[in-house]
Amino acid sequence: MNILLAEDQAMIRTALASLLQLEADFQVTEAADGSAALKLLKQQPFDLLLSDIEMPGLSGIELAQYIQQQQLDTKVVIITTFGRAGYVKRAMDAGVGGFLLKDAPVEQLVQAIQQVMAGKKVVGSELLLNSLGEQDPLSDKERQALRLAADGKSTSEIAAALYIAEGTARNYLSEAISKLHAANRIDAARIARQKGWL
Amino acid sequence: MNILLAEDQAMIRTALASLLQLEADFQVTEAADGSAALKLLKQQPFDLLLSDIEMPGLSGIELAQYIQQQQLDTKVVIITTFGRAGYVKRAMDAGVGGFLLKDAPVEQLVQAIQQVMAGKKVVGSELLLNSLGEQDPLSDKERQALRLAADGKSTSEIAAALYIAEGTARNYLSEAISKLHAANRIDAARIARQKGWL
DNA sequence: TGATTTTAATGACAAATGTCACCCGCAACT
DNA sequence: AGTTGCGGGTGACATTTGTCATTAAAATCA
Repeated sequence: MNILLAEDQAMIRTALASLLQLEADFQVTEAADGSAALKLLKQQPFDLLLSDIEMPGLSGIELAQYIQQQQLDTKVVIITTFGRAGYVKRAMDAGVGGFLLKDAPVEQLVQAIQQVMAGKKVVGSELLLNSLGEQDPLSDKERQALRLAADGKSTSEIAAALYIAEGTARNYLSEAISKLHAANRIDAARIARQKGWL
Repeated sequence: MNILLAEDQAMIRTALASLLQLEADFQVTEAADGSAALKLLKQQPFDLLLSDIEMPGLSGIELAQYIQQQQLDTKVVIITTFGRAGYVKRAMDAGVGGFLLKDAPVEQLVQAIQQVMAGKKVVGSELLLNSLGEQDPLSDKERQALRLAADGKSTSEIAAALYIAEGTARNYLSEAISKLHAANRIDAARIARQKGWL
């Protein structure tokens, strides 16, 4: 089976690649970032894309979206460090077949790959619990404002960046704080980030 | 050679472990977090500890400090995702022999291990550039206050946590902000974190 | 079209935050 | 003893931030 492995950290990429080659009859091609993976996807067909989410250039989710749009016959499995609930939902919307934490043992990864190839959806159990329940309550503007605030920008800078009045910016932040049951903008940013909403 | 591998992400740990077993005549023992590694260190001697920095429980640097204090005959190599300058310095102070990014290829890791075993110090070149230059200007109290502030705690909560008056807590933050040329506490936390001083 | 949401703004007020001058206690040096 | 310097701490003040009620324009829809 023909696998494309996209992961930016070289040490992890090569380690995973050689392990997969051994464990089963996988043929693994490596890509060091999202753009490289995209180029390879355009050049030749793969049975499966195994990708990290956080990568310079294109993210794993964007790759999945490309595959979905082009209606390629390539399954997608995402592996990532953090089980942000928001990620899982966005990934599923992009037609991803599997979503695992790097916390999971390698055998589980191999199993997941086989199940996804068989047409099933596989999501790490730790994530399922997490992804159900709440969903992102933030509006787009609120999210943008919060993102800037988390970078240490002052209210006036945020207002300038978003082309809105200072009072309005404060309103957005206030809304976000209240929606997230946070104590202040920093707390709100922390919570949103932890849920994968930033 | 007898290696203890401490890394919390199971997928990466097993992948690295099996790869190292293959690549050279290494005997690898795995530890899933800092405490497990510590327990193993107490039970039996190892030639080398290969450890991540960020781990639940004890960090890789704390493990290195333990080894230094107990004067164990165990070399230490740290691998980590982020090349925060502050980490490198603290690691070196803890007697760490090697410091590599997970970005580095596996061959470099094997090389580094061999060189460290031969008594040399190895630091990834990307990190060297970074670690020179500025050094941490924060006092211990300032760092603690900033860490809490970055978690969204209010001044009064920080004061309570550190057993100091509210005004004093504000002073520490103010000092930190000024030392880091930041605009506010969030900005200061961001800068400090990026430099590895948090 | 008129009715109703959305989105952006304003003003006013309380609370939190940032700044700064200043005060101790204590060690070090003369 | 004097004084110098320093880390740790205060208190007062100006500014920023968070909340809320209210308004105005725009977009959406029956």
